Amino acid sequence: MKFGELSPILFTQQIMSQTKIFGLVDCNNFYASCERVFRPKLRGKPIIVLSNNDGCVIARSNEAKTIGITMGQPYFECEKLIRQHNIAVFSSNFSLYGDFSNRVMNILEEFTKDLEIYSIDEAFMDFSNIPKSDIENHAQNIRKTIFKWTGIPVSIGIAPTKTLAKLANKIAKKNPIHKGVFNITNHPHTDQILSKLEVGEVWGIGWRLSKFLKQCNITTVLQLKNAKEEWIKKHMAVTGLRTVLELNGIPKIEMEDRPEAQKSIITSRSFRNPITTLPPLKEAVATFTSRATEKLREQGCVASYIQVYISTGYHQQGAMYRENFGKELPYPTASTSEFIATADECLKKIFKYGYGYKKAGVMITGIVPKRHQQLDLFTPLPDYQKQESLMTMMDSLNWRWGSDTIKFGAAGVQQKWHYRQEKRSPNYTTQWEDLLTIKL
DNA sequence: TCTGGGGTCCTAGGACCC
DNA sequence: TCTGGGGTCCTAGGACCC
Repeated sequence: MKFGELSPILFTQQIMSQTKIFGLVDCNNFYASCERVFRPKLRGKPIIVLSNNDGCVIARSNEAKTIGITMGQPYFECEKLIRQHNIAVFSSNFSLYGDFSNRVMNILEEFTKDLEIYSIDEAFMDFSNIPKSDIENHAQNIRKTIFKWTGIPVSIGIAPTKTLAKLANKIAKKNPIHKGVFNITNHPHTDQILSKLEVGEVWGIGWRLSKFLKQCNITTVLQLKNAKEEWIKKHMAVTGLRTVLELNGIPKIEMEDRPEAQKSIITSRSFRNPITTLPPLKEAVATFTSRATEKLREQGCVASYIQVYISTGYHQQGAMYRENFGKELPYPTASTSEFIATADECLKKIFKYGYGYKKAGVMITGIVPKRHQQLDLFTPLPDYQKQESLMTMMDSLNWRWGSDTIKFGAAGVQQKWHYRQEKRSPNYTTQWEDLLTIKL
């Protein structure tokens, strides 16, 4: 036996001990399900949730999907269907969804510490230490617990790689026969299953790659799985290769710890009506900057770069204009006023008269934990301390009495550009005044 | 004066995700 | 009339250096 080679038995043992099993827990129609928890009358009824501005559909209950409402469909386009089928419509209420998300994730943490929260409604779990014969029961137990304690239905996909676990989850959701759990590990008909799924269903294959692959006669997941490594490397680069290996059961994407800090913070909005002058746009940018710096402080971080962008609408008549401009701050900070001043300079660089702006936003980068903050030798320290205590006070007042209790004058008072949310549900779980009253 | 290749770092933009 | 918002990662290409 050559050095570095393993005997068949040793090799098998090594594989056995290394075999990973991932579980992907995904909430079903999450936003719609949250809205339904406090409205038992809506059980079995079609529900949709709208984006900010009540612009388009971002979540649908199964019933709404059956009726034919599509993801991302503009609201005005489906108003007729909504009336015909008496669909319940909600503006998005992210504090409600965020709170439900926390509750679900906390329950999952009771089952394992090896948890990766992937998005507001999804988490990967490491099932490697669960005896193989028990895995499906274990998953069913998780499902039942979450539903009992929160009222949110979830589906669980189980597989030796994350990419396959995502697919297994889709299968679990699609067919009620699986009762919300599908295990693709050592499944006797894996290839047959993969041959029935479209290539675009795969995690990491978006519309662009999907279109390209179809042109190359790769239309099913199975065909992608069996594609030649050289070809994939050439046309889909390293990320594509990783995906294909994962489809073959070789784990290339590991569980990740929660990142210490985000790398960027974005706050942006579309406007209900186009903005044509500078003052309201300045207000909007100042408001976005306030929110972004608030998030920055929540994470205990400071940052040194801000970028502002403005854009006309995609769907409107007339000339298009999109531009962004960024600027480095003299030193990393989390001070709202300093960021607002810098954002204002950036906005002035790119603003042009003669356009109707439909969207604006700010992005903060160069984020580091506050303890790593390097102060400039020439920055007067007292100023800095004053800023910091002002920010702390502002955050605590806004937290105690509701956001925007105190804000910067630059953010404006009337905020005519502010977005529409006509059908928002109460904050049942995060605002005292919205608590549900029970009549006996 | 012109000519050269190779390396790193940074940024903008594309593609993807939910 | 009315078409979301918030992220990450990768790559190509330019600037710069030796």
